[in-house]
Amino acid sequence: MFLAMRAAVEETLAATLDRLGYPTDDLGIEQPPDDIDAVLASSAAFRLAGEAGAPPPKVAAEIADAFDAADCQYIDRVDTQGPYLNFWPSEQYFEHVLETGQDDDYGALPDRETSVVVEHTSANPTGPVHVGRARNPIIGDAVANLLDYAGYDVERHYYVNDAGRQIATFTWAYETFDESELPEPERESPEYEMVRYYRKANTYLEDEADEAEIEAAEAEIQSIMQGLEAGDEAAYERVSEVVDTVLDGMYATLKRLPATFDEFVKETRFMRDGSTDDVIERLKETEYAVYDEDAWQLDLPDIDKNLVFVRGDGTSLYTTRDLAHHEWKFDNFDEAVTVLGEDHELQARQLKSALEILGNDTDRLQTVHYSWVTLPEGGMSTREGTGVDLDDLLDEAIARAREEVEDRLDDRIRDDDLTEDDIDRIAHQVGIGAVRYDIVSKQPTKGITFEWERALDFEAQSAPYVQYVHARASGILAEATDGEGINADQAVTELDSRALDTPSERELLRQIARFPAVIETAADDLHPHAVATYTREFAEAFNAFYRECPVLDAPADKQGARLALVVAARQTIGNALDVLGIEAPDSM
RNA sequence: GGGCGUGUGGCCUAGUGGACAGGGCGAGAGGUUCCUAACCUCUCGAUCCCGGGUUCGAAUCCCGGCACGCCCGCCA
Repeated sequence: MFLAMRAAVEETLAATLDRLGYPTDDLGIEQPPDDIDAVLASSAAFRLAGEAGAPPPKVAAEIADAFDAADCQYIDRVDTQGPYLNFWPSEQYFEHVLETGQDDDYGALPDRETSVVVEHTSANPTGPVHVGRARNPIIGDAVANLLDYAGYDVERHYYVNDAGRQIATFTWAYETFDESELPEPERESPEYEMVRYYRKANTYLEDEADEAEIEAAEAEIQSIMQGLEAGDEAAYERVSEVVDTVLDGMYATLKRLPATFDEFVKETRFMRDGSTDDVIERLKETEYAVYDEDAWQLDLPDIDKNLVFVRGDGTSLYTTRDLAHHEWKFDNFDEAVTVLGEDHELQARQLKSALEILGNDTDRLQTVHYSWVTLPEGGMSTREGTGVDLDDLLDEAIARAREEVEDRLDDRIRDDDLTEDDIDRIAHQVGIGAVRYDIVSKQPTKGITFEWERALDFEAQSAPYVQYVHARASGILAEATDGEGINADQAVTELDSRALDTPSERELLRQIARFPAVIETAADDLHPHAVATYTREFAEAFNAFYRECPVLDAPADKQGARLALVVAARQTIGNALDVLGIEAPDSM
């Protein structure tokens, strides 16, 4: 609705400017400030003042006079305030918002017939998922949801590093050390049990082993890597046992968020199918290839650092395999999005540059970078075992949410008798929602210092604040359905938006109307946090309506329309939360 | 040293060329016989890191600093 209205305004405004003899390249369409109830504004008069030889307000008035609102769908009239043009919506606009806002898929944009693969998380399968990298699955999942809503055909991939040095080392350690040499696992889950071998390998090689022992270990690690490079089945199986076990455990944690994947794509796949070798051969033939100190490197334009693509020992590197991986993505998808930590920034640029050299159109590849979550005392590391495990954070979040629910039980006004299952459900929805919202609502590029109190604040700008809107709307509708005399179907069929004439009702309609446009720009920018900002603004509008407009006790001539408004509002906030990957509780 | 990113009231954060910089936390004062008070209303609080520049107009763009984070491995 908003999108159609905006398109109509753009078209009509352009035609108007053209008729007046002004250039139409800058329409200056923008959102009016909060205290102006217009749906759209334009600041074009500023730029046209010079050309017109008249002050901006005068130009604005001239344009407003010439603008024929009758030509413009959903627009009732245009007026000016100083140099600004304000466009006012027609009743038909609100009527359509009230109608379409009730659709299950409200906010979802038309199919673009474009496939996109969203790769995120892709954490090395070395141990438990910790909070330092928790931004990746949360942002990645939201980006995937967002693109899905925006009309793309989305697949979610986790790229599994099962071929690197770290994994060879891990495999060697798993086969070498006895469990009796290891500390108790922090949890009874495969990745917590397995990471002990990995940590042991690192302390052993760094501090405990003598030179001969290091050499022996090194030889074994080398043989695993060489085996993988040669496509040797036995080497692959040795590594797979470790990788698959750890990955299963990590996935179980990620599912709690929930972050799910359509496919786990293993690096070794691109060694076994020969595509990595193919990339290497093609790179060697380019003008950028240099052979230096036994290694093949790429002297990339615009990047100072050479990209080594074949080691002195003949094995490939992570980025080499990632090149084959990305060509595979280009073969199978129209577009690719990767969510990466800021530490991969240089590597991502090298990858893109090398892909370009290989003849790929890298405009099809976009990356979203995020900064690490750090502790007040510093970074988190799987290898060193420092940091907060995501499982612990989620457990704590759920426990605190449960306390909140139980504390509130006594002074609940509504006698809906929450069962033990309800309390459990709410604790999960709110606890996990709070963690996700805290992360997804911020610009990914900003650094986050993890603090328990801040991450688990259930008040104000948080998931529960937004979820509460959904619960309130659901409560009204539940009451309406089994209450006396109100037919739930009435909500859907009663579309007299004219009855919704108070400022708070109008504002809520305007907020509902914005949602598809929010999806569109957030998807274009790959900015899921823009949707989080929207949910907050939406919640404010809903709460104002809730305070001022009774629904169940509304005058007879308004009740149907208000119920329809509540249905639309509930649908909108539910879908917005869905984009963010946050559950929308029916009660809390 | 070089590259990338970030810098907004005491703290956290939105806003990346246009209408008085929007929220939250915090502090203070109110609000529930009425659909859930995880809510709402009011008050307090900002040299938008600093200095130049572009523009009718800059938190936003450009240049130069400063501070913090990340990267600069034949690791990933």
